Amino acid sequence: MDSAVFTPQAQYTLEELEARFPPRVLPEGARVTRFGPSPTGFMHIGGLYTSLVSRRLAHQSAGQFYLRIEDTDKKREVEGTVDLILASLATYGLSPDEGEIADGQELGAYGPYRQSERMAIYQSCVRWLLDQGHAYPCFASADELQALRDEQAKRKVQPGYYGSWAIWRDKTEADVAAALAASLPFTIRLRASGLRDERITLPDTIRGDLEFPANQTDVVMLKADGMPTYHLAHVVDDHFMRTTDVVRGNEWLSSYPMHAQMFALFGWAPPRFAHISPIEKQDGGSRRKLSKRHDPEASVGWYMEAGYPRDAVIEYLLNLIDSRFEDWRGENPDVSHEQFQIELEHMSRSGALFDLAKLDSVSREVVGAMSAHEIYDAALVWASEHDPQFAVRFAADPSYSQAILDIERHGERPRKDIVRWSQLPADIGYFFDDSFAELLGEAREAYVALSVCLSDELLCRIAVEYGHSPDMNREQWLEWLRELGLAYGFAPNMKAFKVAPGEFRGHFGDLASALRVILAARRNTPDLYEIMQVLGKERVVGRLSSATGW
RNA sequence: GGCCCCUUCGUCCAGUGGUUAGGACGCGGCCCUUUCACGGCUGAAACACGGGUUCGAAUCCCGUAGGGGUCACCA
Repeated sequence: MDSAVFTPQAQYTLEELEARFPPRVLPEGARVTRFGPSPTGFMHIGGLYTSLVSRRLAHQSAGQFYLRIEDTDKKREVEGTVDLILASLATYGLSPDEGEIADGQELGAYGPYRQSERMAIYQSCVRWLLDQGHAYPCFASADELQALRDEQAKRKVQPGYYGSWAIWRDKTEADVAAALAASLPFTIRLRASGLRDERITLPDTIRGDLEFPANQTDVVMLKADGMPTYHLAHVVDDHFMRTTDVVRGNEWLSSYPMHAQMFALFGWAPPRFAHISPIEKQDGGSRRKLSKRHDPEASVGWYMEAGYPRDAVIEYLLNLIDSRFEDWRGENPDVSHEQFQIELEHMSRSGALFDLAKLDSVSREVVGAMSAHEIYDAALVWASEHDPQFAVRFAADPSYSQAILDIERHGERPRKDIVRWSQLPADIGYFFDDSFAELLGEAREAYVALSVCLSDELLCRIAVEYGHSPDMNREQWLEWLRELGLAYGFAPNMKAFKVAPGEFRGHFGDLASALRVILAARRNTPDLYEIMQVLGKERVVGRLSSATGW
């Protein structure tokens, strides 16, 4: 029977495809890797993780990293996902070199890069398999297949479409012709070449040699709608797109023998495979994959909303990918993480548990190494997207905002209190007059609750004297405030206070606390001197004056 | 259930026959200090279990247990 009946969209011979997609011309050792997401409306953090590994592998070997949209399941497709994926990759600096780079725009000579646009290629390959006798049509209905599985369960044998259970594997041409004449829908299945009890050894870049039973399942390659399954598409695409290293989740480990068999049947050299363990999450006594349904942090969007700096997420992931990264970072504090070379051999075979505290810690370090200017830019991008009101305040006076961010940031030991941009509106809100006004009630409450308050007279003197010389340096400022405090019964330091607590109203810390509450509406702030410098004379004097009478 | 993968402090990892089993995050304590941080010092904390092999095992072998994955016309 003419195989064209089953592959109406086939139009090439294998030789033609080989000629159209020739081996890439790349330096020795260059790796070609890819990310192949399904557009189901979601970008999983695991996708970012896999992309990071793949892209690094390609780039550190002068190779190529491409994006292939695996949209062969039209039922599950969600519109707009490709944009989401592209945006997510771009946000974290993982944009592909090749493939779809913007809606409808492609880069590269190995496309199309959407599987749904590659029907002619898949069907051509399947037609070849059909002609070689490595594939056959199967007209079994869903009900028949279910009945098969029920029977297998009853007899307690291995479920699946294989061996004598593969009812269409050895049908006569007459049976096939009859089914065709009756217009029954069909799929095209692989004629599995694995022998009973045959075992094969397959290499994995992370895990070494792995032993499996040879594949005996006559897996579906072409669905009834003519679309390829993942299995066929993977083999065909990774061959003709000339992928050298497939990096994918370890859920594919069990179908690896099937894929290896398909490469062999086509006569193609398989790429190297690296099966990585997914990021997991503690769930009661056990662990499980981060799930899209239950775990908000499974979504890349969550990190974008929280405003984790791009490099924080990447460095955290790098920690999971290659255990030497942390040491490397310690030895090279000022070098971009791009310089770090990952090695798959160092990847953990077991799944890593997602650790938010660790991410936060990495993020603190990353932000700690950023300049006020860099933070300003990144935080403003975040704010424009996620907190427009704050963005307006923040952008109103860029040099003021940057001065705020620069507090305790210059010098050898910068503050490390910023973890994500989303904390900024609350953390530095008091610097902005409109949001400070909203905090006034809280400030007064906190002030009254203080163990020691300041007399209006003292408050006035502080305001007046500071108004006269706001440009004191830190030492002068400290000395001035200490003396002034002493005149009003505040011990100049803790030591003096502890020696004779009865002789003082409070200590210098109490005085500073009161000023903090008045100026910042909170007790925990960065260095008070710097805050006053940044706020400026007007604000300081104004806020102090309006606190008289509290 | 069959098959496959995995198993060192709470977490992420070092460790590839001989180590007081190391680091980081987190947690506790102390110090520094105008609060909060930062920083420094310090403490508690692990080789899943059972058999072997060996003078010697976290490291090699075999079991057991536990966890995960997979057995779709989803990827």
